[in-house]
Amino acid sequence: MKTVFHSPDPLRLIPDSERLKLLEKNQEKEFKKGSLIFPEGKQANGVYSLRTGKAKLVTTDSQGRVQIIHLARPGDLMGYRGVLGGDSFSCAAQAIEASTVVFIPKTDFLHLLDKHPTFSHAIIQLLTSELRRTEHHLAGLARKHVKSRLAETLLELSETYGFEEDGQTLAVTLTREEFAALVGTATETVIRLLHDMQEQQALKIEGRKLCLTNLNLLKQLAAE
Amino acid sequence: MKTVFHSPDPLRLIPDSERLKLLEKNQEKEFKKGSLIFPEGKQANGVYSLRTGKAKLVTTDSQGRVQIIHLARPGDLMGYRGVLGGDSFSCAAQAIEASTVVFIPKTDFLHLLDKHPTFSHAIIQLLTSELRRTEHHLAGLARKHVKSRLAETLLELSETYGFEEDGQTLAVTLTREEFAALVGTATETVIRLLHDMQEQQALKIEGRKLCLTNLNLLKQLAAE
DNA sequence: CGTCTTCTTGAATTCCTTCAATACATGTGG
DNA sequence: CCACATGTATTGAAGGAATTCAAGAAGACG
Repeated sequence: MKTVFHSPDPLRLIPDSERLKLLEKNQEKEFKKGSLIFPEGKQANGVYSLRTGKAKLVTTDSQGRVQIIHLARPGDLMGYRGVLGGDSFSCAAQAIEASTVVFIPKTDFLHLLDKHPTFSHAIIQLLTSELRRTEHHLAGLARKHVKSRLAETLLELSETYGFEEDGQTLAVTLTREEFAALVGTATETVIRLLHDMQEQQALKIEGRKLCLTNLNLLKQLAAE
Repeated sequence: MKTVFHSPDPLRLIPDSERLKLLEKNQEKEFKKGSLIFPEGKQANGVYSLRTGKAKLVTTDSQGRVQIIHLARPGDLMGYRGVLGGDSFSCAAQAIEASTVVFIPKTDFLHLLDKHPTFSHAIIQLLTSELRRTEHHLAGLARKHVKSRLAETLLELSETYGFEEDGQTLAVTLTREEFAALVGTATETVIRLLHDMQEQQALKIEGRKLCLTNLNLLKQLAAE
C-alpha cells in the first residue's frame, strides 16, 4: 500500500487567462536561503505560491522548540490555513534554498474559490491529502522509535524532492538540526542514528549530502 | 490565545428540504458501545454523520499499536478523507458509547459538494480546522513530555464533550488504554501520571470518571 | 457469583536527552 | 584569496523519562 501525499499545483486548475493575470499582477518575489517568507502569527492577508526552490513551514513553541510541519516544493500553496481557518498564520515559512514566491491576496484567493469549482475541488483535495499526511505523521510520532521516524523522513524527502542525477543522493540538503525539527528529536540523536544507518549500509553520509543506497533497508527500518 | 478546533455540523448548511430527504432516505443506524462503525482499509462508499453518541477514529499499525486520531461528537462527519482523498478509509470508526449514525453515499456527498457552495465551504472549513488541530497535536507530540500531553488531552476532552452537571466531571469516560492511544504512550504511564496529577490536586480520580478540579493547573501542566 | 476486562504497582531496562567539549565547515570581510 | 568568526557537526558521559514485563487487585458485566 503506497500512500501518495502530494497534490498538483492548484493554480494550474484555473483558466490560463486568469492565472496569467494573477501571476502578472502579483509578481514573483525572491527569497535567499534561510530568509523568512512569512512569520508565524502574522495576520494572513493572502496565500503564497512557491514557484521555484524549497521552503519549510515551522512552528516554534513558547520554550523555543522548533517543529517543521511541512516541506514545500514548487507548486505548493503556503499559508492557506491562515486564510481559510483563522486570520493569522499558524506557522512561519522559511526558504531552505533560494526560492521565488508569488503572493496571492486573500480576496483574489477567496474569489478563485468561489468562481472556480475545479479550483475549490483542488483545494479540498489538497487539504485532504495534507490531513492524511499529517495524521500519518502523528501516528508514527506517537508510536515509533526515532530511528524509524528518521528512516521514514528520509524516504519522504526522496518522494518530495527526488534525487540528484545519480539516483541516490537526496536532492535536498538539510542541516542535522532541521532533521531533528522534522523528526521531533535532538540534533545529537539525528547524528548518532544517521551514523548507525550508515554502519548498517542503509545510506552513505557525505557531509550534508545523503546517499540512500539501500531503499529497501530504509523501508524496513521505517516500518519497525 | 485560544484555539477553536470544532466546526459546526456541515449538514446544517444545506437547505432543509434536501437535508430531510437525505436523512430520510438514509435512515439512522444504531451502534452499541464498542461496536465498529466502519473498519480501516475498507472501500469508502460514503461518509458517516454521527447524530448522537460518541465515537473514536483509530488507526492500527502493522505491529498492532493503536492510535486514536480523532474523537467525534454529534454533527461530526466521519470518513470524508476516504471519500475525498483515496478510495479507502485511512482509519476505523468505533462507538465509544451507544451512538446513532447516518450513512451518506459517496454520490450524494459529492453531489452536495458540487451543488451547494455553502456546503463545500463548510467542508473546506472543516478540513482546515482539522488540519490545524492535527498539526497542533503533531507539534505537541514531538516536543512535549507525556504529562503535558495528557493534561492537554484532558482539556481538549472537556472542550469536545463538556462536563457533567457538576461542571467538573468529564462527560466522556475513556479507559486508561484509550487515553494511552490518544496521548501516544503506554497504559501504565497514563495511570501513573493521572495519579501524579491527583497528588498535585489538578484532578480527582473516581474510577473512570475524572473530575478536573483545577483547570488552571492543568493548563499550566499542558504548557510545560 | 464467577469470569473477564481493566487497573494498579514495582522493578529492570531501554531509549533518548542534555550538557560539555572539540572538530569541522562555511561564509564573510579585509 | 586568506583568516577569522560563526554556525554546524561530532563524540562522550551522565541522567532522566518512559517502556516493558510481570503479577496481583479491583471493577464491570453477564
